[in-house]
Amino acid sequence: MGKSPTSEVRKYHHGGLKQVLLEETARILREEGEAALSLRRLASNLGVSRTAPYNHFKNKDALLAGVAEEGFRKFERAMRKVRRKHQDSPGQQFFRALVNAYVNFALKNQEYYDLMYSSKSWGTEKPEESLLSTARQTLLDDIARMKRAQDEGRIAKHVDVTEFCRIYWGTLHGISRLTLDGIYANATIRRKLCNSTADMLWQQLDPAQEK
Amino acid sequence: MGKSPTSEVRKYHHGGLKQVLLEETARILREEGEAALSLRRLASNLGVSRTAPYNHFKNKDALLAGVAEEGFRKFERAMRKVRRKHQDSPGQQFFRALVNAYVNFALKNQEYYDLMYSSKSWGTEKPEESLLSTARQTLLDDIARMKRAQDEGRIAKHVDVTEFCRIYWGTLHGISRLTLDGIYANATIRRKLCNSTADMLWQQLDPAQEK
DNA sequence: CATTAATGTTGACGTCGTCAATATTTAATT
DNA sequence: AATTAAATATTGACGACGTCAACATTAATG
Repeated sequence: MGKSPTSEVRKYHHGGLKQVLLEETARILREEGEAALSLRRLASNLGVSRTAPYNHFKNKDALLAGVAEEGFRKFERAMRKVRRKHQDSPGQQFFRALVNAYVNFALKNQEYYDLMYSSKSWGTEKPEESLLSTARQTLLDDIARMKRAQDEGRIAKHVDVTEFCRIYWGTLHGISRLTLDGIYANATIRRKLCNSTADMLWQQLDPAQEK
Repeated sequence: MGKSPTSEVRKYHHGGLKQVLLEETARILREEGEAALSLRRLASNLGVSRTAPYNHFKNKDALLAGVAEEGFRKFERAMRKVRRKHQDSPGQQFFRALVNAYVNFALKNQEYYDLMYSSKSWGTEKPEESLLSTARQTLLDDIARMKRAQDEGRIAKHVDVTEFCRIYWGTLHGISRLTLDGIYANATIRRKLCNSTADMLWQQLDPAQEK
């Protein structure tokens, strides 16, 4: 994959511009905010001319969609990691870890999280293979995993897992967004909130509570 | 309030430009989308010169913040109405009405709801009297109302209402946002989702379930 | 009626996204 | 190795945008 020159002097062709564009875009968004992001400044920061990005992204929206896709990949990776780490923990603890991981991801990757759900990014593309279907797939995967857990008896039989996952996702997304928007700003309050949210959700699933 | 001329011919002074700016802005956002909104087109649509809006709003962000404020007013009005209408309904039914009203407001007033929580709007202003404090006040009012209900025995004693309201708000906001972003698009699914969400939340409060 | 504040207008500037035409470099094919 | 095609980068140009400064007109106030 390393097709870059001896990494001495940059000539006409950059070598790996696409990836660097994605990274620098995320950096600008994180450190300087959305208003500071222009294709011209972006290109200039990378020592490349203003229309160079158009060879890799159709337009600005497509670039942002690219960043959002990276966000989804990072998100999946982070959640997979925490699921694996707590796969043998008891349900309540597992759920607390999950909720905390979700909100923490949003917080620590705000520049990605914002884009992942900015419907702006997914208007232009064709309905398939768009971010919208990526997002929906994330939900479907959650549902499938939870169905498996239910079959294995780790979740109460009577639960409608599809419905539950919709509520679950909505709740985590809402708390994350309100936090990102500065409404749930206090860190200790947030931790407590995550835990009691997790407990409420787990209470819906706990097979021990089966009526 | 009507200080407009005989409503025949518009002369140099418009008469009520500020309000019309807010309304036309909302209309453009609703019918043509965010990308179609520019101060120049806005002014042109109203038959006024491009810098006229600057007499009423410091800049574009301030205009959007103004629209967002109107959104909060509309929201409070809508929720007050549904609370009044169902004030004597049993808890579960009351909560279902509340949740449905919330999500429906977001859906039917997307152009306002988007702005109400776009942290973009509330960056520049001074921390006080900003949209941020408006949003926080909405939560505080909810908490106060719920504390009253708890004192009156309509809500289980052991509930931490502050914590509950944070979860409650987060959940409704999240479901609303995922719906607005096109992920929860189906109408019947959405209604069912609202009801089961309401039931889950009410289950946390129901004094009949007091252990 | 004279003065001042409120409101609206035109001109100008720098920035932006993006297209077209062109140049250079790499890859593919002969 | 030479030729051709594809990928990638550059400059020039255009129209739209947000906003400031200077000026004009109307409404409010004394």
